[in-house]
Amino acid sequence: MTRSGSPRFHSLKHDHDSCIDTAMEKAQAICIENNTRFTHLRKRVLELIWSSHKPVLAYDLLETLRNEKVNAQPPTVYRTLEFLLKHRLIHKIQSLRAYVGCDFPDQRHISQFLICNQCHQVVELDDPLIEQVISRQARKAGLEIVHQTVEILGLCPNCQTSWSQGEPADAIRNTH
Amino acid sequence: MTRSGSPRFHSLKHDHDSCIDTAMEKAQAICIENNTRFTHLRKRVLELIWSSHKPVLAYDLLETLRNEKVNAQPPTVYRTLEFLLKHRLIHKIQSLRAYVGCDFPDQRHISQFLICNQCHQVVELDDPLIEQVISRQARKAGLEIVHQTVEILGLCPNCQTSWSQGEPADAIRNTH
DNA sequence: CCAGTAATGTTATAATATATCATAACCGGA
DNA sequence: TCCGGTTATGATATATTATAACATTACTGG
Repeated sequence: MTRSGSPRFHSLKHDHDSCIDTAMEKAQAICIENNTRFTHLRKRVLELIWSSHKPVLAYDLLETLRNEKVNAQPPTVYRTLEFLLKHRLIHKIQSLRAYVGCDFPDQRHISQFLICNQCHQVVELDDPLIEQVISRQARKAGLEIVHQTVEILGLCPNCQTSWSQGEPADAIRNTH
Repeated sequence: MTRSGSPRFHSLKHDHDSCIDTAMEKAQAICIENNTRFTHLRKRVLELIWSSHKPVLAYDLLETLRNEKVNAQPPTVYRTLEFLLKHRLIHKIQSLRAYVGCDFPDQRHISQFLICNQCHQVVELDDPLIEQVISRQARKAGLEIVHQTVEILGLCPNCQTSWSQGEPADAIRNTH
């Protein structure tokens, strides 16, 4: 999944070990560049988010951490998420209150998210056309833009073709 | 603010009594059309949301109701909000966890929201260009769209020109 | 090694939202 | 009008999401 390529929903059983590795290497590099520490905790949380390859809830991260390491508390997770957001290594999906790995943390970009209602897989777009149209219309109303939240909910190709495919929705629910 | 017109941020001290009246009349009509009841509670909550003319938090509504009427509880508010959402009389701003009145409840539409970071005024767009561009790009990835969340955060014209103008942000904060 | 900063630990609590069962209000037909 | 079904609200409890505040530890540069 590259910036210029066509973003796609993953096929089922997509093996994303290489995605994770790539993400970790980029994260490492970004932390060095930003002169900040990629600690064990930060690395582990980012790995967990990438391992899921789906949006992850803060308290699910907390539970996982607790299974590995006693005494993680909510602030442990939220501070780490805050760090990862600040350095653009992850994004927050507002409509799900969940977090996903950023596909291109090394490039400044404005994201849009495609979210499958059923299997909850998320695809990150960096579509200049969407961004430009939104910017233009917002400026018409006089808005000086700070951030765009664009989250498109629907049914992904895998889930359109089957009822059993696309693992069940589990904990995550959404408001539409 | 009409569908075909140019949506605008309101000037300060905009007197929106007529907006509220119009909204209430439309709501009444829609409830009759949908064969459902526009009860005192539902009417009052919708009025409160419109009175603010800014996004309103659920627990602020609860507090207001309690000042008027003992014994309102969270479910009282959330059930009422659910009703108003279902009948498209209000929208939820995901990035603020807050609710705003819908400007054109009598027309099926796909909304985009312009949100001022400082005064928290919200403008609802129904921009076919934004909707179409998003739909096209999402379909390219194979997504069968169910809902679009488009929330553009920035600084509105009033707040760009002054520090004191645009009432302070109060309770509402956002994540960017 | 020391002092300053950054990161994490720890406790408490705030803010947002839902599940469940009980009661009341409304509505249509006998 | 009363009855029974449905819709709406009351009431209690609890789940979920997020932050404040202060203590301790770990790292970093001199």
